[in-house]
Amino acid sequence: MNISTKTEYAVRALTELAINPADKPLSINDICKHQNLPPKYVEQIFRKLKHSGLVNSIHGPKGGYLLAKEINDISLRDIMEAVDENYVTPFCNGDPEQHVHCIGLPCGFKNLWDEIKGNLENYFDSIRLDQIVDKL
Amino acid sequence: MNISTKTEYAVRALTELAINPADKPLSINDICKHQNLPPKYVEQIFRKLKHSGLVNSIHGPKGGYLLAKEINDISLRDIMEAVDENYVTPFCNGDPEQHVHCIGLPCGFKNLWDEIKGNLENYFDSIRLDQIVDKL
DNA sequence: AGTATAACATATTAAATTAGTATGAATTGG
DNA sequence: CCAATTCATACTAATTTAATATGTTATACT
Repeated sequence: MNISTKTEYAVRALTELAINPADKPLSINDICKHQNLPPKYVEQIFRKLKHSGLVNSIHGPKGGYLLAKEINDISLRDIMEAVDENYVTPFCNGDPEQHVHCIGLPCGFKNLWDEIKGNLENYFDSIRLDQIVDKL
Repeated sequence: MNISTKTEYAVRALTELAINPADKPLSINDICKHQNLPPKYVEQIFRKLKHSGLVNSIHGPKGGYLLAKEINDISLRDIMEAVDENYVTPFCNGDPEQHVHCIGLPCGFKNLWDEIKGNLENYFDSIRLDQIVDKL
């Protein structure tokens, strides 16, 4: 039950974008120098963020990344989902092929894990990038 | 951000104890047959549960485990803490030795991760074994 | 046009964590 | 005494996560 370093890095990096003027893109290298992060790894993370529509990119020299949404419209959940695929997976999904322990399908714990999953999602959804920036 | 299978197994197993008459201990083998779990692994888990004071044990034949507390006094948090040591660890704990990315100490994200950690702990603390049993 | 910068993409390696097994000792009811 | 069971530790295997390596594509600037 830990937040991945991918998510940590994404949060740090997106915070940089959030603080930056909206018209001028920030490069991975600048972000990583500032936040002391491994650039090639952060590159991968940004590709995911882009595929999830959280950032836009600009190619070539003077290029880089920009937020694709308002900073109060990007949640920690969005980030985790973008970056950590299956970031919360309940054990029993009703398919006994995948969940060996429920002999009969679906097992009695399905509701519990589903409810937890839902609550965690809602919680992480309630944490927005603007709040994160404010707390710095 | 996933619940470990250790926690899943512990929940399944403790549920068995919760349902069982309080005077008659349940053995690992019986629990594991019933819940389709790997006994030797569950043994380890139970030792941790015992060290955390969630269950009592009785040696020898006809021995096994019993809940050491009321079923409304055992929370999912208790179980996770017992079984998954460091089940929620914030990145920055104020020590830059451990958290490489905060050059100055402690980094600006400490508050964020601490708050999240606290909220998750409270949430998992709010889920009690009796509720879990009721949902079966 | 050529070059440097930076995103894009994928494959690989390395490290860490997690899951599970193996082996055996200690305890106790029958 | 014997079998059942907890207790303890060491080891192995599998999976996941973190990070690196190598190279391609796009584009601003000279």
